[in-house]
Amino acid sequence: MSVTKQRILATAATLFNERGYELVGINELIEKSGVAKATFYQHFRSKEKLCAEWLRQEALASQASSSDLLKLPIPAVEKVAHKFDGLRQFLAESDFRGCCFSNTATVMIQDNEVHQVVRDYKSGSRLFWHAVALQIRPDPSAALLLGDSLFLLFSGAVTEAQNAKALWPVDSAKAAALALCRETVSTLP
Amino acid sequence: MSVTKQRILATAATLFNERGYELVGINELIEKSGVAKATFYQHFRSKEKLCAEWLRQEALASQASSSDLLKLPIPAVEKVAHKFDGLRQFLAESDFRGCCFSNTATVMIQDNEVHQVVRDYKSGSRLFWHAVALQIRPDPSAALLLGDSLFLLFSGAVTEAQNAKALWPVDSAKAAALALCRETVSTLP
Amino acid sequence: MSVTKQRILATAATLFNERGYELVGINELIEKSGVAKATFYQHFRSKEKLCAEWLRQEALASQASSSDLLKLPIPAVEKVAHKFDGLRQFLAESDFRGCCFSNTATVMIQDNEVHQVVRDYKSGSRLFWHAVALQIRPDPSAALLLGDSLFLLFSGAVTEAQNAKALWPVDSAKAAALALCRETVSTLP
Amino acid sequence: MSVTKQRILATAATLFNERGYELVGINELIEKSGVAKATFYQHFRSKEKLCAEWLRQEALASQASSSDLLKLPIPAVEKVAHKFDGLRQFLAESDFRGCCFSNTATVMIQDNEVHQVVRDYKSGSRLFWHAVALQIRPDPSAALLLGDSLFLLFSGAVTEAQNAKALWPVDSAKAAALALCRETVSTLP
DNA sequence: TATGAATGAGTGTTCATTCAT
DNA sequence: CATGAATGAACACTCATTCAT
Repeated sequence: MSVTKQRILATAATLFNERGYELVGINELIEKSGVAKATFYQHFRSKEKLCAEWLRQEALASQASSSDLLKLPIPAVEKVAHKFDGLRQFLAESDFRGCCFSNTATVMIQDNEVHQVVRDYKSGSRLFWHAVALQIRPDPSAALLLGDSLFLLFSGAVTEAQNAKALWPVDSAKAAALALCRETVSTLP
Repeated sequence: MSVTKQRILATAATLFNERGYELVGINELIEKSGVAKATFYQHFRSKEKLCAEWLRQEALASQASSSDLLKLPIPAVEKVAHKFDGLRQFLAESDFRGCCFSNTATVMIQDNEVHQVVRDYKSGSRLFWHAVALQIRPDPSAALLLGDSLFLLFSGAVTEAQNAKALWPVDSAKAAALALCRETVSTLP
Repeated sequence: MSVTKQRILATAATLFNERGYELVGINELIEKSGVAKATFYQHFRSKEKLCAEWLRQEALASQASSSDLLKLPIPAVEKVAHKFDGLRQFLAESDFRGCCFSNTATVMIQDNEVHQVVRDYKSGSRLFWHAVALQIRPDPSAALLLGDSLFLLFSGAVTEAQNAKALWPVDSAKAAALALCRETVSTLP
Repeated sequence: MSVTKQRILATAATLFNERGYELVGINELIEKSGVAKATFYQHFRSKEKLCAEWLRQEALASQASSSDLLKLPIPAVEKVAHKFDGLRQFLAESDFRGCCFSNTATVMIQDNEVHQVVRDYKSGSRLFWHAVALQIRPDPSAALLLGDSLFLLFSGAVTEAQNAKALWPVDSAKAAALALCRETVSTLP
């Protein structure tokens, strides 16, 4: 990937993360990237394609860190805690705008490429939680439910922390997550 | 509120719910409302004000139904189940676009009026879950945590059902919610 | 029709006739019309619609003059001559660019509204020549052929006068047209 | 001429004939030719120069076939008929867009090189019809007029067949042409 | 209260061409 | 002879808002 394309992509990542896809115009994007408009379109066929590429990059980074965490030689429950702690720290430090995947999908019409990227990312994310859950619950069906639960708690925490501009959603989600991990398999009555 | 204003508001509600705030233009809105552009601006000082008013209406409706549910003479756990069942049915029937409050806040710059409306709605929503939780856990601090957990699971279910265009998030969230309700108060070690 | 719309249409007529549809941009059009871009689009939904409306106006003017000529109490052959004389004078005076209908249809993709306008105009034009021919040849089938011949000679004259930037095509076409009019019905051997 | 240049020219011929000069962009042209943009500009100084070269090729091909026809040992009137029959067949078989020379001149500003190419082609074409006419009418001035008439009828047929998307213009033009050929020299009173 | 007309600033995208290598 | 990268200017069009009546 050419250095120019990388620069555009980096600018896009910054701006999109700061304000969201639809509140960032091509004009600002190229200006901040320091390239001509036509140069931009030589590297990205459309704003939408750029968006997809940006989200693919975000997905890669996220998945890499999840994958690393998964392999760590620590108790699985600590991995769960670590995820929420990471989120907490991220929220405290940056002017977080919520989940870029969910947010972007929301402002995209119909079934374009971006939706697929988002779905792929979310599938991968869910898989991660399933994998963690399997290290906690050997029983596959119990692990499936636990994984989904953690995934959804995490998602909810992200959304509502953003809405409330507060950290309690992360703390509560973490507590609930740990509770679900500790829980005896009483879900099967 | 004048009948004209109500008609505009109704049109806005339909369109915003169908496609989201930023994908609905003023032109389409006034055309579908059957009013002149200037008439629109006589009733709403800006698109943003209209948006706020729309969300306030949505909040009122949502809170009313939550309030009704809360007073129902049924076991509290059933109220929890009922909430998720309602969501499930809604998703199955309509072309749902996710939580209109979260979605709209996402595409709004900084701290405008809409963000406050969203925060108010979310606070109210959280309160509802706390109230339900109190009917399950007499202990206030346990109820607080349970309420948050249910709130976040619900939020996550909405978001991820929308992303996945599937119903499993609702089902898993419901299962997790019920599990948390049934759980012995082992969260306090 | 509002005065503004008329002004835009007049500007468009001038520019389109001077340089052709595709060599005139919206920006120049609105600037020369003295209106804002959005004002233009309030009156014409697209450049293409404006084009169609322009051609419809041209068609109306042309058909009116043809209709007048047809009713004139002079020998039909003189009407034929008059048509070619009028073309000659027009070419000599203005910086003619050929037939605006044919030219515009050429640069339009597929079957859009403009093509229909052009076809309608051309049908009307052909009808005029048929009517003239009927005043020369009472026999309907002979009149049909004569009318078509005159129509095609006129069309060819317009095209080739434009290409050659000369008047001989008009003169030759007129001579040929008159010859065909004078001809005994020897076409049926 | 290098093979690369020939390939570009061939691609251009195809695309220009299919959609017209102004609806074919350089980007598509070089992509379909399989050459780099800079390579294109090494062979053709501008899109306009390419256009001129394309039309020169078209002119050569057309003139060659006309020249062949002229030498054929058949009655001259049959040559006239043959020309119109050829046009008819071509129209019926291909998605004809009208005369590429006239069409292209129409979308070109002022007096550039292309206009000269078109004028040259049209002069040659007219000469052909004069030559045919001379084989029909020994009298030079009568032949001149007949040739022009046939030329203009042919031109009109091409234009109007394109506009009407029908074949009647060709049939009528042929009939008129043959009538003019058969006509006694009554045009000289 | 209601309106039709007008607007400046923006949207994303494509154009033919040139540069450095 | 060939190329990938870059460009300024233009493209058609839409935005939310305001003005005069």
